[in-house]
Amino acid sequence: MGHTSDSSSDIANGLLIDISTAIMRVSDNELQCRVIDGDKGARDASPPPRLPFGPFMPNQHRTMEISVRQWVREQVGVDLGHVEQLYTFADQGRHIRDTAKDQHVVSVGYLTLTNQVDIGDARDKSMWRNIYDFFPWEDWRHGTPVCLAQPIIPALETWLADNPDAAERVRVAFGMDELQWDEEFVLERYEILYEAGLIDEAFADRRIADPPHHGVPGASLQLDHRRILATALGRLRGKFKYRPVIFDLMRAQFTLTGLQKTAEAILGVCLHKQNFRRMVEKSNFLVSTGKTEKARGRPAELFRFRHDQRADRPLSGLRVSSSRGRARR
Amino acid sequence: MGHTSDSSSDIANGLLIDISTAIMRVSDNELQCRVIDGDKGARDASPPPRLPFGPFMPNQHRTMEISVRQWVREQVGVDLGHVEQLYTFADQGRHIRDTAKDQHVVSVGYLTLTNQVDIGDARDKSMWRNIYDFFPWEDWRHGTPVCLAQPIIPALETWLADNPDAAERVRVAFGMDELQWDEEFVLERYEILYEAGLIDEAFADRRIADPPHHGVPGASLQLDHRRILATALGRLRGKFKYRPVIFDLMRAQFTLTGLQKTAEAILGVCLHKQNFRRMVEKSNFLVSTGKTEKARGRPAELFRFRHDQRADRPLSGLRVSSSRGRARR
DNA sequence: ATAATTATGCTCAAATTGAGTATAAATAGG
DNA sequence: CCTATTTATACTCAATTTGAGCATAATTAT
Repeated sequence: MGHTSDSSSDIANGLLIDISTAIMRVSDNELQCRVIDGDKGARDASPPPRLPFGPFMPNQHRTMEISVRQWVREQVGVDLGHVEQLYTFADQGRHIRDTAKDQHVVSVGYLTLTNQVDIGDARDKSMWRNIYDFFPWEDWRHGTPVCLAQPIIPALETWLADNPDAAERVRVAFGMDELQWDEEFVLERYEILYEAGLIDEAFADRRIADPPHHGVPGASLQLDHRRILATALGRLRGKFKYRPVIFDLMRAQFTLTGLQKTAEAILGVCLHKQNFRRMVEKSNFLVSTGKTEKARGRPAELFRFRHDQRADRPLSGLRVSSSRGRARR
Repeated sequence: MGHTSDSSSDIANGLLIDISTAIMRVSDNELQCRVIDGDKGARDASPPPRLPFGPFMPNQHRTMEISVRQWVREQVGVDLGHVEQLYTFADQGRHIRDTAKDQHVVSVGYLTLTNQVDIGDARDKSMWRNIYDFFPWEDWRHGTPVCLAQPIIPALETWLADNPDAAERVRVAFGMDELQWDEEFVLERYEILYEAGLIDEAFADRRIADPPHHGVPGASLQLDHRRILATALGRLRGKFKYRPVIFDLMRAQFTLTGLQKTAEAILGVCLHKQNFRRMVEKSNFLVSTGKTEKARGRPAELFRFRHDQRADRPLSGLRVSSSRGRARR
C-alpha cells in the first residue's frame, strides 16, 4: 500500500500526509513496540523493520484520532487505549524515499497504547520488539547501560572535539559531570547520536559519508521511524508522571508489583517497592478486587483501575521515586 | 483496508498545509497574543481577528521550525525565542473556509514566545490582545472569575441535563465538587464550552443551530484559532513547570517580582512571593547583575538568566507554589 | 519443618512546602 | 527632616512529602 508508486499525479503542490504510529504494549514486563518487517522479497539482506504507517484520508473520518484508531484496528489488528499525537515531521533529509520531488511527504507521528497481548502466538515474536532493542542506552534497570561507557561516551567526546558548540547540549542530554541523567531526554539523546554519526540512519540519510563502524548497539528502523519512536518514548515517560496513562497498558486486573514492573519498563529505571505502593495507594487510583494472584511467594492482591474519576489526585499520574541503579532484594 | 477502498480521489489530491502560530509575549504584566484584524473592507461588522498563519512551503526550509521562525520574522516582524509545535489539526467541521472541498486543509499549530515589546506604539494595541480576553474563565489572579458562577456553571448544568455522559469530564475540567481546578486543562474546558454551544465558534461552525445568547464573555477568533490558542495556553502552563521557557518571555534583565508577575500571568494564579523567590533562588537559574531597579519602594535587584546550563536543576522549570485566590499584601 | 520468596506494613530522618512574621531600603508628602 | 507608605528581602516554623530501610506475613520449594 502507500502512495509511493506512480504518482504521475495531477497536483502541482499538494502534499502527501501519512500517519506513522508507535503502538506500545507491555508484555512480560517489557515495553514493546509493534513493528512491520522489511520487505522479504529482497535479494539483499532485508531492510530494517518499520512502524505501521498509512496514508491520511481526511475525508473519511471526522478527526485524525478516529482515523488512527480505525486504521490500526483494521490494518494491524490492535484495539487501542490511549492515542496521542506526537509531532508532525516534515524535515528534509530525514525522509528520503522514492516519491517525486515535489510530492513532499509530511508524516504525523502518533503514540498509542494497548493492553492487548497475544500470548503464545508464534508470529508475536517478530511483530513486537522490546523498545530497548532500539535504544539500549535508555535502559538503566540493570545499572548504567554498558554501551554508554563503551562506545557511546568516548565516541561523543571525539565528536565534540570537532563540534565544541554542542558540548553543553551533550552534557545536559547525557547527564555528564555533576548533571543528572533525565530519562525524558530520549529524543535529545537520539538526535545527538544521529548528528554525531553514531546512528545507522544518519548514513542512510547521507548525513555522514562513511558507514558507521562505531559499534553503538541498537536496532534501526526505516526512514525516520526510530526518531518517531524516540519521541514516543520520551513523551510516554513524561506523560506517565502527570497523567494516568499507565493503566492503558495494564490488563483489567493486576498486582502492585505488576504495575511497578510496567512503570519501570516505561522509565527504564528501578523503583523503590515500598514507596511505590505508598504512592499508588495514596493516589487513590486503585480499587481492590478482593482476589489474589498466586505465584511464588506470598500471594499478591489484585487491583483494578478506578474508572470513576473520584481519585484524590485527579488525573495526576504517578509521581514516582526512583531508586537509581541496581534493584535491591 | 478501510480507507484505501474508494480513495482514488483522496490520493490524487494533495493536501494544503498551513501553519498557524500563537505568538505570545508579556507586556505590562499581561500575557498577550499577536492577532491580525479581520478584513476591514467588509460592509458588515468586521469578522473576528485571527492568528497569523501562512502556507507551509516544504521545499524552502530544512525544518518546519526554521520555516516558522523565518515566516514570523518576515511577515509579522517578530523575532522568536522558544518555538514549539503544538498539534496538527485536521478535524472536519472545525475548519470551514472557501477552499474546494477536496482540497482539505490541515493546519499545524505552533506556540512561540518572544521577549520583544514595542512600547508606546499606537498600533500595538490592536495587534496584541491579552490572552484572557479570549478565555476570561482562565484568569484566577483576582479570585474566582465572575463569569464562572454566572453564566458558565449554570449553563453547563443545564447542558448536562441533556448530556449526562459528559458529567465526569465536566467535573474534572472545571474542578467541581471536591475536585481542584487544574490550570492546565485549558483545552478541555474550551472544548466542553464549545460542545455545550457556549462559544460563538460553535455557531459559526454550525455545530449549534441558534446563535448563542448565553452571555459567556470572551472574544472569538476566526476558524479554529481560538482552539489553537487554548492548546497553546494549556501547553505553556504545563511546560512552564518543567522547562525554563519563561525566560524567553523576559527581557535580558528583570527583577524577581517581574519574573513572578510573568509566572502569574501564564498560570492565571497568584503566587506566594517569599516562596517564589526561595524556589527561584534554589533553582540556580539566575545570576545577579549587581544592578538594581528603582521604582516605588525599596529598589529590586536585577537578575539575568544563567545561560550556561550550570543550573542545579537542569532545565527543570519552575515548580511553583500557588496561593489560590486573592493576593495578600 | 525449614529455607526461600514475595507481599505488605511500619518507622524515621531529611528535604520540601505552605504560610506566615520581621526587617530593610527606598519614595512621597507634610 | 520626619513619618507614613511601599516594595524587597530575610528568616522561621509546622506540616507534609520523600528516600531509605527494617520488620512481619503468607505463600511455595525441598
